[in-house]
Amino acid sequence: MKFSTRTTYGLRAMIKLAANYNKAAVSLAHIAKKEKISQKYLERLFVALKKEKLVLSEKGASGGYRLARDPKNIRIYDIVRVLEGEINPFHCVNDKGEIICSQKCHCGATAILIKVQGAINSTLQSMKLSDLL
Amino acid sequence: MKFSTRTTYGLRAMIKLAANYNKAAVSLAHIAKKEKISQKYLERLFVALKKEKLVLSEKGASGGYRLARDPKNIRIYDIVRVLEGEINPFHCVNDKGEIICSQKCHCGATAILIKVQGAINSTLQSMKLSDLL
DNA sequence: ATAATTCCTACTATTTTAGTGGGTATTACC
DNA sequence: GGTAATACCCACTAAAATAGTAGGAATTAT
Repeated sequence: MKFSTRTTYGLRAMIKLAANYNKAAVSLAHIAKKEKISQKYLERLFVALKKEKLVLSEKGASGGYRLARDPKNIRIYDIVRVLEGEINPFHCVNDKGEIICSQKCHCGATAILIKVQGAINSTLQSMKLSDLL
Repeated sequence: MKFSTRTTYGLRAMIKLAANYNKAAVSLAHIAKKEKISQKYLERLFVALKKEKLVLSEKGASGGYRLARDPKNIRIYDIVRVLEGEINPFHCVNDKGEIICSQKCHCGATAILIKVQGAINSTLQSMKLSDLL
């Protein structure tokens, strides 16, 4: 049970952008070097982050990325959701907490699953990017 | 971010055993059929569960498995821990909540990771197998 | 003796995750 | 206008984890 490195990489990169909020855009080359992450891999993460409107991009020399809004208004949940995909840690419950058990069952296990899922979600939702600076 | 099917299968099987606590041992063939899980796959899960002393086995005809102790005293955490391995959902924190970041950093991200990990663990630890009957 | 069981070892297939390569389009700056 | 730095795009490969299969041996109630 692990979050992918995508998520950790993405969080680290977003923290960098948050530190530069209202300042210059930050290039991926810079982040990749500082954080020792493959730049190519980062590029793909940022395509996703941009698509979900968490970041803005500026092309060309001295371009880069910046946060799309105040880090106070970006939940950790928002970032994880983009990079990790749906937060449905068990196969018989979807990300909305609905039971999708292939056996159509409501066995005792689903009670656990829903509770764990809720704990993860509410933790991620309670934290803002600005909390990490 | 998913728990493996091992864990869901194992929980479902353990619920079956709990329902038969103080009654006859339950065979894997029975569970496999009822729960539509590969028996061979279940066998391997139970090797692990037995090794960690969560279940007892009885060989031979009319044998099977039974819980090693009262379901009140088996935490969901204990089961998940065996089947899922260490609960360290991020690469830079181990299952004891210690930072093992390859960059030796204590970046803002670790605050999130530890909090999420704690939320998962305390949820799993708060629930007993007996709660699911 | 037989059939039902746990127990053991090894192998294969599938899926997910991580990472690489080779470019094009855009833009600040000299 | 040339150059270097950047985002952006597509396709491929590598590695790891997960899931599932195969063929048995040892044990035991009946």
